Amino acid sequence: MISVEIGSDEPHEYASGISAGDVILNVHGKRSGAVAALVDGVERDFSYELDADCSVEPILGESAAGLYILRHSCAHLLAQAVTELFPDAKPTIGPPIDHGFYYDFYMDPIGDEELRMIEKKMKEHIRANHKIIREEFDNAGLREVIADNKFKLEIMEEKIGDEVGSSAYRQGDFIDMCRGPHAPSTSHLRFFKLTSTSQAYWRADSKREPLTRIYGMCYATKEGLKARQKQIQEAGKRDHKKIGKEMELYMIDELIGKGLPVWLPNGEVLKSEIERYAVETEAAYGYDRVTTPVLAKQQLFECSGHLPHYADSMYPPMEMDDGTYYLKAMNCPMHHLIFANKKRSYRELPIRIAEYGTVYRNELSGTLTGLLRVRMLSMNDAHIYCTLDQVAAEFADNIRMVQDYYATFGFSDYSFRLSLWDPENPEKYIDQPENWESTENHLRAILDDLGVDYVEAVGEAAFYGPKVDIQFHTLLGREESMSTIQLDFAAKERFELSYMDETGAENGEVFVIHRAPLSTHERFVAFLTEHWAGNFPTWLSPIQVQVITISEKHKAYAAEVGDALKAAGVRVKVDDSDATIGKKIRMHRKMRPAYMLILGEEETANSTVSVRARNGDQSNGVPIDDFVAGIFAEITNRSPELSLVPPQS
RNA sequence: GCCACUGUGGCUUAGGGGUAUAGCGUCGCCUUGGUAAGGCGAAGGUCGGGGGUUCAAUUCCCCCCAGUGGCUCCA
Repeated sequence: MISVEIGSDEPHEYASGISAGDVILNVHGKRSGAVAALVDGVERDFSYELDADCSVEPILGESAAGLYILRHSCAHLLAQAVTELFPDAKPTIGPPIDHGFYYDFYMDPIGDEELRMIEKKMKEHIRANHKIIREEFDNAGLREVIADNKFKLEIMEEKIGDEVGSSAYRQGDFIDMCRGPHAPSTSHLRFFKLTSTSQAYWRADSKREPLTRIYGMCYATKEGLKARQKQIQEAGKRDHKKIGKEMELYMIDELIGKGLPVWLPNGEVLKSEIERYAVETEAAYGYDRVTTPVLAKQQLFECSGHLPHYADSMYPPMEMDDGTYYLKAMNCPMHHLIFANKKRSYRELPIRIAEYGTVYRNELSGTLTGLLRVRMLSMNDAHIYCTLDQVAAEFADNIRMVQDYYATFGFSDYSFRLSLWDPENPEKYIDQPENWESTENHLRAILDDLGVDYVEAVGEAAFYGPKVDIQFHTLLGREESMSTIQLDFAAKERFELSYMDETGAENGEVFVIHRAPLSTHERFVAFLTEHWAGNFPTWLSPIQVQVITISEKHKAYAAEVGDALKAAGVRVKVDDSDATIGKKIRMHRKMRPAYMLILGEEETANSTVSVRARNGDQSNGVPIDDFVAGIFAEITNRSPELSLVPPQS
């Protein structure tokens, strides 16, 4: 007999050899929703045999661990269906991911029709309710099981001698090498849907075999699956591409080229308001503004190191009568030259050079999307030249700046990432291992001192140094870098940067910080649009006030109100057409003005306005002077909320 | 760049081998209207581009271009 602790109850006595699943069924009953067991803190299948005293907990399908297992099992189910329908297909890897799973197959690409066929086949296997059975193999035995799949063999060879490589799971006629654990049977996988296919490469290496990746989502309950589908649908409504078109923020014309957005008047308002805010902030932090050309000679980018390390991301060269030119993909080399333009004293440091420059990057055409990934980037860029001792204070200022910016824009869901080089891939970076190590440690210490939560990411550094990135999630859950603060230990040598130090000696220890706290205008506006669903704070709204007349009789008063607002610097439009008021409201909602002012008999007679806030809340009989003063304050304070109309309910 | 899907007036869209729907918007007339659809009428499309098959192509095939979702990459 063994003693099994389960939950807070008294330990239960069982015959040795009982399965973990039987214990859970015994205690929690059939409908517990458990998909696996936690035995002494280790995830196990239901079939796992208990042969000593231990503790057992159920892993519920709806828990994070349970969903992970269900999604993993669902990936196996997918592979079962695919190999049955396409006998030549070779499964490679199939992990669970957020909301679902994918599986990569070595097979011909498939389309929607095949996807539906596979889904149907999976449902058949769910109805058949195959047991998912764990089998143990030694390495030779396992090699036999996967003999006709070189991908699986490759994975296994890496794990020889490793115990985790020696199990496989069988369901019906299908068997797949896997560590597990898995759900006990296929009927647990009812709430799934195949969503899309894509091409991936074996080992994420484009020189190796192309694979067909099939994505699916999977949940423990119907409600979970439905909620996710609804979430995707809701996300679609906030999509900056959709809202950007509706609000006429930007356009992309194929005659100009993809990835090259044109800022329309309404988008330009957003862009210039953001820029004005940044100019104010940076002035307070001691930045000097400059403007540099959009192209420069090849030699400059060779000097900076961009050409060997960054050539793929730059537009191809232009041959001129006096040499070869490149469009700039970054501003830093030119800023370095500004620093080096005259002798610098330690008294001047830190020197902070800022520019709203436009840089051009040759992103792969297939990656371009809306404003999120473009080839023309309007950068809120700056470079700080300082001593090593000053680096910490400059980083701290920039992190604070980012936090202040985000608070004003209403962002709260972001995270810090310390991006490190990858010693296994040194050719991507400047080859100075000892500098990498010391600067990375320096940044780590700075972040720790600031008490900022962060994750570390190997292989995400710039080629010239480690960086702190601030990460966001897009509507569909993809992580993107927003802001970046980078430490550069290489520029000083490449550009012979130096200053006169306190001793009167020429000192070459100049550290450069590259920073873009507001990302690029393109990406920032995309996030801003999705975050607010186009309902921007008043100070950002392209149209802050829409004036609407009730009839032609109020035209003159409407013009007067419009003029008063314009005089206060408010972006206002007047609609005195002869459409009905309901129709005008409906039409103008599309442009999402912060406020609509309705003007009729009453207002004209009393010099008041009826204020309709964007959310429909209403305040009537407001004296025009009060409204102008109120909105002026709301705009100049960059208030994140519309505050001029008290909530109705 | 690679894979899949998509591409019909300014926008949203129906249709599908015999040159094409509807709504919104636009314009005109009527209406002078108090908070998400007042009425009538009109204009507007070589169905993304090019080639092919066919008596006939917007529809089928091929090649481009662009968009969407992924891969890769990245602000």
